[in-house]
Amino acid sequence: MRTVAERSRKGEQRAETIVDAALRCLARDGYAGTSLQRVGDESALGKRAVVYYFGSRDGLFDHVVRVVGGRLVDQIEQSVLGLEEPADIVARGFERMWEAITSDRALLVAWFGLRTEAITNDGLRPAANYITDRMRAVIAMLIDNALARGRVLHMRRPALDVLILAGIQGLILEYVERGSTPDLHDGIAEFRVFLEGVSSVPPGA
Amino acid sequence: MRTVAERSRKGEQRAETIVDAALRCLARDGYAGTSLQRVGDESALGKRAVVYYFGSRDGLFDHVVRVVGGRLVDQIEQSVLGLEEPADIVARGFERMWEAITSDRALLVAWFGLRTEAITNDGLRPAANYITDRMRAVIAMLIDNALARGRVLHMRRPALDVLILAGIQGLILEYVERGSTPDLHDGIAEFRVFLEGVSSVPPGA
Amino acid sequence: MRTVAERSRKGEQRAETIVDAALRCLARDGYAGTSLQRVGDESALGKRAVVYYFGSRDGLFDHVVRVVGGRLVDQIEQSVLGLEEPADIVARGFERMWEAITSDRALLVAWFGLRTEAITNDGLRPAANYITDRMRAVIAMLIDNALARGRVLHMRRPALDVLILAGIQGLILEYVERGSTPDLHDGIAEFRVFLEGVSSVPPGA
Amino acid sequence: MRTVAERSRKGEQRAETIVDAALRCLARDGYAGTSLQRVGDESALGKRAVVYYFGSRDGLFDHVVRVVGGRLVDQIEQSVLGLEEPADIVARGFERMWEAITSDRALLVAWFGLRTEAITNDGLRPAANYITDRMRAVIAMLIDNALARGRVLHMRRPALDVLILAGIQGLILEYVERGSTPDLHDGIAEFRVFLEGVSSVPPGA
DNA sequence: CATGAATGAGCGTTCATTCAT
DNA sequence: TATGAATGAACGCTCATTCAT
Repeated sequence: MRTVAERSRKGEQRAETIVDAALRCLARDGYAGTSLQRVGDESALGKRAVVYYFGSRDGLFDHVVRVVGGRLVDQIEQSVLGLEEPADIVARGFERMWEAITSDRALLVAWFGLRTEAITNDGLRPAANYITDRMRAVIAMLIDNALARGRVLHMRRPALDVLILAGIQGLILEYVERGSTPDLHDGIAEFRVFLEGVSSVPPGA
Repeated sequence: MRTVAERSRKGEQRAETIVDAALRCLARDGYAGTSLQRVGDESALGKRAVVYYFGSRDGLFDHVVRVVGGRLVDQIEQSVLGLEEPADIVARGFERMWEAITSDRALLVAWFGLRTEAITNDGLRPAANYITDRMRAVIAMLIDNALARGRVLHMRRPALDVLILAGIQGLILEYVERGSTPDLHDGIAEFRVFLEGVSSVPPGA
Repeated sequence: MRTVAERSRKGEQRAETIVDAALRCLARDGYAGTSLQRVGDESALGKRAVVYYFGSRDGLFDHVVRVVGGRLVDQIEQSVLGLEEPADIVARGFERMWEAITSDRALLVAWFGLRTEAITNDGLRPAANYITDRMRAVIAMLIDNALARGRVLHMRRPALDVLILAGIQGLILEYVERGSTPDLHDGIAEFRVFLEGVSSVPPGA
Repeated sequence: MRTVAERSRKGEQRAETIVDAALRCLARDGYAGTSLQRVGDESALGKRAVVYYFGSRDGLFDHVVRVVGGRLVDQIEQSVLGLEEPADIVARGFERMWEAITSDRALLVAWFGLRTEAITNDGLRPAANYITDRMRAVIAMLIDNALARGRVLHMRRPALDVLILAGIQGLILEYVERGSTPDLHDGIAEFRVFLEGVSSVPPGA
C-alpha cells in the first residue's frame, strides 16, 4: 500500500480530509483514543477509506506526524523569515515564533501526543524524528543568521541549540497544559531576554 | 472500589507489585499499549487481580500517576534537601536534582506518557495536576530558600517559576527522546549558569 | 445455606430490607438487569450481605417470588374477604380485587418479570407455581362462596377457573404495559359484567 | 451498524440463521440467559458474526422481536383470512387463530420473554410495541369484518378490543406455563362462546 | 480506484461465587 | 453470625486488519 494514493485529484483531497479529521481526533481524544473508526466517522468518509488511503493505523499516524508537524514547522519558519535587522532576529523573531506556535492549539496537542507516543512506539519514531530535526534546523538557521551578522556566542554552540529547543518545548508543554496565562507570558519574555544576552556584537565590529 | 487494597499486608504488597508492573509496561509500551491484560501478565498476578485492586484501568493509572510521580518528586526533594550554603542551592542543587531525575529512565518515560495522556483524558488530569503541583512546590521551595538567605531576584518571581519548570521539562523531554548526550550535558550546565545569574547577593550584604 | 437466617431480630429485618431492595430493582431493571451487586447497592447492605442471607442469586429470587407474590395474593385476599352479600361477590368483589392488584405497580412488574423468567428457569418454577396456585385458590374460594349461596354456574367449573385467571392476567399485562387507560377500565367493567352473567340464582331459590 | 445485512444473498441467509438460533435460545434459556456467546454457538457462526450482523445484543433482540413477533402475527392473519361467512368469523376464526398461535411453542415463549423484558428495557420497547400494535390491528380487522356484515356489538368497541387482546394473552400465558390441558381447552371454548354472544345480527336484518 | 463483507483477537468490565476468618 | 478478600468465567463490545470484488 503506497504511502498515499498520490494519483488522482480526488484522492489527494480525500487524503487531506482524513488527515484533518485525524488531527481533530488526536487533539480531542489523544493517541490512545483515536481509532480508525473514529477518524473514519470524523472525516465522514468511513473507516474503510482511511485504511485504503494510509494502509494501516500506523501508516496514518506516520503521515499525520509529517503533515501536522510539518505545518507547525512551516508556520515557525514563515514567522521568522525575512528578519534582516540583527537585533530583530532574537527580539522580534522569538515573539513571532511563539505566536505561530500557539496559533493552533489543536495542532500543538496532536503533535505533542504523537511525539510522546513515539518514545515507546518504534513505528512512529522515524516520522517524529524527522519533524524534530526540521525544528532543530530552524533554530540552527536562526543562530547561523545571527552569527553571519557578526554576533558572537557566549556559550558553546551545541549547548545553545539544546537550550533553545528545550526552552521552547518546555514552554509549549506549559501552554498546552495550563493555557496562555500571564505568568507564562512573563516567562516567555524573560526567555527572550536570556536569548538576547546569549550573543552580542563584539566591541571592535 | 476505590483502591480497595491498603487493607491487608498481602493486599498492600500485591498492589505495589502491580504498580511496579504497570510502570514497566508504561515505559515499554506507552499508555495506549498498556492494557490490563499486559499489566496482569507482567505482574504475574493476572488481569483479574489488577481490576480487583484498582477498580478499573483508569483507577490503576490514577494510582500509578500518584505513585510514580510521587517517587519522582520525592527523589527530587531528597536530592536538594540539606543544602545549607547559599551558593550550593543553585550550583549543587540543580546538579543533584538532575541526577535524581535521570536516575530512573523508566519512571520518567512512564510519567511523561501519563502526563501527555492527561491533556486529553479528563479522568487522569486530577492525578497529573497533583504531581505537577508538587513539582512546582519543590521549585518554589528552592527559590524561597535562596531568598531567605539574602539573595535578590533579577526577574519577577512567577516568571522564574515558569521558566525553571519549563526548562527542566524541556530538558527532560530531550533526555527521554535522545538519551544522555554530551550536548545535553552542556545545555544543562548552561542552564545552571543561567540560574546562578538569575539572583545575586546585594553588595551591602 | 438455610432459606433465610431466621434467627436474630436483626437478621429478619435485614433480610426484609434486601427483599424490598430486590423488588425495586426488579421493577426498575427487570430480571436480567437485577444483579446481586445492584441489590446490594440498592439495599445499602452490600452484595456480600445478599449472598449471606439468601445463599445465591436464585435463592434470593426464590424468596422474592414468594414474598412479592405472597403480598400480591394477600392484598387480593384481603380485598375480597368479608363480602357476604351474594351479589357483591362478583360485582364489588372484582372491583376491589382490581384495586388491590393495581395498588402497587412495582410489585406487579416484579412479579410478572419473575413469572416469565420462571418459564425458562427451572430453579424459579417451584416458587412461581406456589404463588400461581395461591392465586387459583383465591379464585376458587370466590366461586365456592357464590355456589354456597345458591348460585349455579352456566359453564363447567374448571373452564371458569381458567377463564377468570386468564382474564385477570391478560388485563394485568395490559395494565403493566400501557397503564390505566379509559379503554382498559371499560374492558374491566365488561369483564365484570361477563362474570356476573356466568352464574345466576335459580328461579326456585 | 443498523442491521448491516440485508445486502448480499449470503448475508441474508446468515442473518436468518442467527435469528432462528436466537429464537431457540430465547425459548430455552430466556432473555437473561441468551448471551451473544450462546447465540453464536447455537448458530454455529460464532459470537462475532452475531455482532457483525446486528451491531449489538439489543440490536439482535430488536430484530428478533420484529421477526418472531411478525411470524406470530402473520400466522394469525393467515389463519383468519378468507373467512367469509359471518358466523365463521367468530366461531371458526377464533379456533383457527388459536391453532396458529399454539403451532410453535418456542416462538410463543420467545415472544413472551421479550415482551416482558420490554416492560423494563427501553431499548426493546419500540419493537415490542410495533408487534403488539399489529396484533391489535388483526383483532380490529376481525371486528370490522363482523360489523361490515351487519352484526351489532353489545358493548363499546374499545372495551371489546381490550377484552379480546387481554383474553388471548391471558390464555397464551396459561398455555405457555401449563401446556395444552383439557381445562384450558374448555376455557378457550367458553371464551369463543362469549365472543359469539358479544355481537349479534339485528332482528330486522 | 474504491468499497462492502467479514473476522480473530483482545478490550475493560461485571458476573455469581468461594475462601478464610 | 457476619464480612472482607479474592477469583474464574463470561459478558457485550471495539479493535485493526484481510478478503473479494
